[in-house]
Amino acid sequence: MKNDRPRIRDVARLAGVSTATVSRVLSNPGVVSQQTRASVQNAIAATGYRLNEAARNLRHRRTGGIVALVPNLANPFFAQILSGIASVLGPAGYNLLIADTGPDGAGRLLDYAEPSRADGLIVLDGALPAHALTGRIPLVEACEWVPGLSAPRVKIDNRAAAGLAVDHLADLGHRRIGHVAGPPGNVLSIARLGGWRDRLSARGLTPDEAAIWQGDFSLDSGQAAAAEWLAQPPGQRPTAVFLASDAMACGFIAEVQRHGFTVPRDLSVVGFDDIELVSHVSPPLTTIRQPRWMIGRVAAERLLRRLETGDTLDDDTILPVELVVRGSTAPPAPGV
Amino acid sequence: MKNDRPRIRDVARLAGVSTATVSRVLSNPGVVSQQTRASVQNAIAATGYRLNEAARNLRHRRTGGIVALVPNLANPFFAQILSGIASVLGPAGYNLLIADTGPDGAGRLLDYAEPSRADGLIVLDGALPAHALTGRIPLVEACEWVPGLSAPRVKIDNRAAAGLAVDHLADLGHRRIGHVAGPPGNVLSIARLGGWRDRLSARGLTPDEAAIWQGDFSLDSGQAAAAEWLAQPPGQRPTAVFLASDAMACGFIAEVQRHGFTVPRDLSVVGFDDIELVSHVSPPLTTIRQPRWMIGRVAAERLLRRLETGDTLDDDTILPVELVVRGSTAPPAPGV
DNA sequence: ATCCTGAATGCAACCGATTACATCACGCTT
DNA sequence: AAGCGTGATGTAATCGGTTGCATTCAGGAT
Repeated sequence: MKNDRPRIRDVARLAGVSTATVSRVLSNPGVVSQQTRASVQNAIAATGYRLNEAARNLRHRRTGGIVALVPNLANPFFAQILSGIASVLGPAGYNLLIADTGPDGAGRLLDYAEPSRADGLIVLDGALPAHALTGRIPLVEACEWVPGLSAPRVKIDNRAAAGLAVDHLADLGHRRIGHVAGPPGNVLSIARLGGWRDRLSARGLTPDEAAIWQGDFSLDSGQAAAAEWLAQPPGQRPTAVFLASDAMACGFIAEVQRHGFTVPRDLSVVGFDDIELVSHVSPPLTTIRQPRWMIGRVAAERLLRRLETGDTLDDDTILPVELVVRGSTAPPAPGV
Repeated sequence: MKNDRPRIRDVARLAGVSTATVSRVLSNPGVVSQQTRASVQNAIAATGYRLNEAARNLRHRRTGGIVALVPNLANPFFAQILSGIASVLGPAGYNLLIADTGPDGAGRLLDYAEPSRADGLIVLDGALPAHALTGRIPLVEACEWVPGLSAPRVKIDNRAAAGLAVDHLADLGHRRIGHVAGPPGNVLSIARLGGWRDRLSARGLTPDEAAIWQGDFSLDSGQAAAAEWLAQPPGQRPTAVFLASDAMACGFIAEVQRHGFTVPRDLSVVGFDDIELVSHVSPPLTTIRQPRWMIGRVAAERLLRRLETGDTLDDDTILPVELVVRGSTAPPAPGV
């Protein structure tokens, strides 16, 4: 039952050749004569032989696997990135291994950065310790990045993207524009907050520190931020809010709607990411679209290139974002 | 540079023992004497030796990997299931490999069901051909299932779950209750549609075939269904709709809202899945909660048990669902 | 003193392929 | 006829551990 899988030996015996020849037919058919090749192929078909990848990989000192380190697999944001990664890796003959860095933390992480586990690493989590990743297997970073880690990065210009959101709101006539930030310390939070500050200043609208609320990218934190917005005196409330994630934007909108406010009449809202649902909620969310699928693809391609050419460049690839204007933004109500 | 990784030989030499002893220290420390063990461990630390999993796996005739076959990785529905799977597999010493069955179809699929690729398979796609999966590596099915494939299944009672939704609406006083189904042929669609029919009949409300709309679980198809609902004469429109997915429910609600209808005043809506966002949209969606994370966990545990004990039982594990009543359902407007 | 037992360790085959190098047959040159 | 290049194939080492079996040695029983 277990031993019934034919091995290369069995094929060789049946075809009357050596295992070396069978191996050649498999991986370098050109060097084998027509006749021999045909009889080997017959033997393969007759035995139902299938190559044992593990053995080949051992000999080749590779694993055929690429690990993606995801901060939180349950977060749908990563689903599309992983999909993009998978779309490149599969056809290239690599397996995609997925590791959730969340619960077990950096402990197991070292195991995944082992050459015997995977040939390369795609890091989607900027909160990992740089020292755990340096000097190990080839890696690229996507979306987020670990400060101080030297690696190619595939990402968007978060600062400029935030600027797009601010510009849009300011162009509509808003002068008090708030911001709900991502988790403190997160590289994305910092960049987006920076973009918000920069762009406001550049347009002569002083960034009001009291109009910054701390979030963590989650729905609940958006809702909590809305509660703080509601608690402010009407005359001082921002007439528009830019949030560092769509999830927070949804939470925010639902909460203010629950309190009788209408978006965008009473408040304009811009999100970030353009996750699938937000074009179908009410009102459809104005947001910054991140090319998530493409980020995954490009990151995977970059890693494969590094594996093949062994290049050691730490280049950044910046992918374009897009402001998607939908129904959650409008000019401020007159007289507010 | 490449060959500088110490091998078990190097450790053995340094510790003055044979490779067999080092191997024993690694995998069966009990049989090695205190002294020897200590000196081997010192040697391991001194050399920075790390075990090569590929070699061990080759010898053990296992791969240490479990493949999850996902119909569409980009669909966030699966993210939480995968997270549950990962939470079991990681601590158990298995790698989680992910394969998207979408684009490349069943072609590559055979490769993943190879013993040299993975030790087991978790199938999340009910649309795969049974013949491609029978007689191959151990597998379990989760959520969906392939008719005719013999394997343990971890799922919910979709029929009864749909009944819960119908009961809730009927209890509120609705008598015309519509249904937006999933993709035709899908096992989940069929079961949920069946549950809708059964329960309506059981309560003496004749299921109206004209109140069934074809969807495909996607937001857009929910929106399309809403358009058909809107096209019906007001007096004949169902006053409540049960949709086979939350995504469709969101699309449906947004579309009717766009046409000036208010949920739940003019129409009650029940979704299916309880994906994260729907508790934060407006109105918060009444839906059937599927324990997605737990489905992933249980499926992974079931597979591991099968791998360890070699059992060959094709048992079904039915996980409980829950009706979550939120703001999208209410009694029908009087006089309608 | 001899035999036996069991614990600790070493030897070497093995997992299943790949591949550098050797070998061999054949045809062509000189 | 000897020499030689070329293409096809075989031999055997190798990737890096694991493990059945043999060996050694110490201590206890007879």
